[in-house]
Amino acid sequence: MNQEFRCDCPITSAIDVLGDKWMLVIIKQMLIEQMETFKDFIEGDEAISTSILTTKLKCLEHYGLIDRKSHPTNKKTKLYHLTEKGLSLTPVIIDLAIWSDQNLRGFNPIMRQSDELESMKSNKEEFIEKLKKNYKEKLATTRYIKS
Amino acid sequence: MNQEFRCDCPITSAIDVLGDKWMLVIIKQMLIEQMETFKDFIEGDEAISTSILTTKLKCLEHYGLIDRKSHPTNKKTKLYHLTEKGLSLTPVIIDLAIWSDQNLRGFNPIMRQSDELESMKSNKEEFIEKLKKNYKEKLATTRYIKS
DNA sequence: AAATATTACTTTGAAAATGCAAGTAATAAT
DNA sequence: ATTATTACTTGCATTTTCAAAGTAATATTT
Repeated sequence: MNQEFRCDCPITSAIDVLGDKWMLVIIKQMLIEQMETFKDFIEGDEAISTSILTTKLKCLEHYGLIDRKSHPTNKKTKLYHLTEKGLSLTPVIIDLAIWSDQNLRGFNPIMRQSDELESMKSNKEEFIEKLKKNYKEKLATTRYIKS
Repeated sequence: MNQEFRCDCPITSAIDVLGDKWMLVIIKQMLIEQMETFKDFIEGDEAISTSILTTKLKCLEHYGLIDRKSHPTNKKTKLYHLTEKGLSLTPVIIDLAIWSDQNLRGFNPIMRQSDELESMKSNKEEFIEKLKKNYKEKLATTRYIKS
C-alpha cells in the first residue's frame, strides 16, 4: 500500500494493485462462491492464512473494492461485500476463467469442469451482466442467513 | 513452477500462473510496447531486474506463453515473442486497462491518458482482434530491424 | 588483431512478502 | 459460568523479490 505504483501505465498500475496470489482470488470467492465472512475465506479451498487475509481485506477496502459492515444480528461477525468498483472486475475474472480453461488444463489436471464455461464463452457480455445482477440481488435478500 | 496449483478452480489456477508483479507486465510490454529483447525489458519503465527477468521469461516459456529464438543476424541477441497462448491473454490485458482507467486514477495521479481508451471501451472485441492482428503482422515483417 | 562494448544471462546476499502457529478480545452458545 | 466462535494480532520461519556485481559469448571499434 506504500510506494504503490511503478510507472504511469494503466495496465501496470492495475497489476500493482491486483497482481499477487490473493487479491483476485478473494474477489472471485466473493463474486462466484458467495463468501462474505472471515470464516468463509479461511475455510475456502485456497486455504488463505489469517494474517494474510487480514492484510488483503484491508488492502481491498483501501482501494474501495469491498466494504466491511457489521452483521445485523450477530455482533462478532463482519460482512465483506463487493462494491461497484470491485464488481467491475467481473470481466477480468471471466476472461481469466476462459483463458485458464483453454490453456492450463495440461498443467493442472485436477482443474474442475464448469457447466457455465460454454455460456461464458458464447455470451460473455450477457454472462458478466447476469453474474453482477445475481450478486447484487443475493446481497439485497438472503445472504447472511446461514450464520 | 513447482507445487504449481492450489486447488481445482480454473480462476485460481490462472492466478497461480499469472498472479504476480511481472508475468502480465511482460506480456503487456510485448503486446503493446513491441518489446522483444532482454535489453528492451531491462530498459522499460517498470525497471525489472535482470535476475527476475530471466526467471519470469523461463516461466512464460514453460507455460507456452512466449517463445525464444535467436536473432537472425545478431547471434548474441535472443528474441522473445508471444505465442497464440500468450496472445489469447489480450482480453485480460484490455479489461485491466479499462478497469484501471476507471478506478485507479484517484490512487495513481501520474497515470497516463491513452487516446485508445475510448475505442477500447466502445468496441472491445474489435480492439482486441486488431491488437492481435497487429502483433502478428509486425512479427511477420519488420520487428527486429532496430538492432 | 586487440581492446572495448553489448547482450543475456548467473550468483550472492539483503530486504520484503508470505505464511504458519499461537495468542487475544469480544461476543455467542451451552 | 464455562466453552466455543469469530475476527483478528504477534512472532517467527520460509519463500520470493530484487539490486549489485560478475561472467561468457558475441559484436564493434581502433
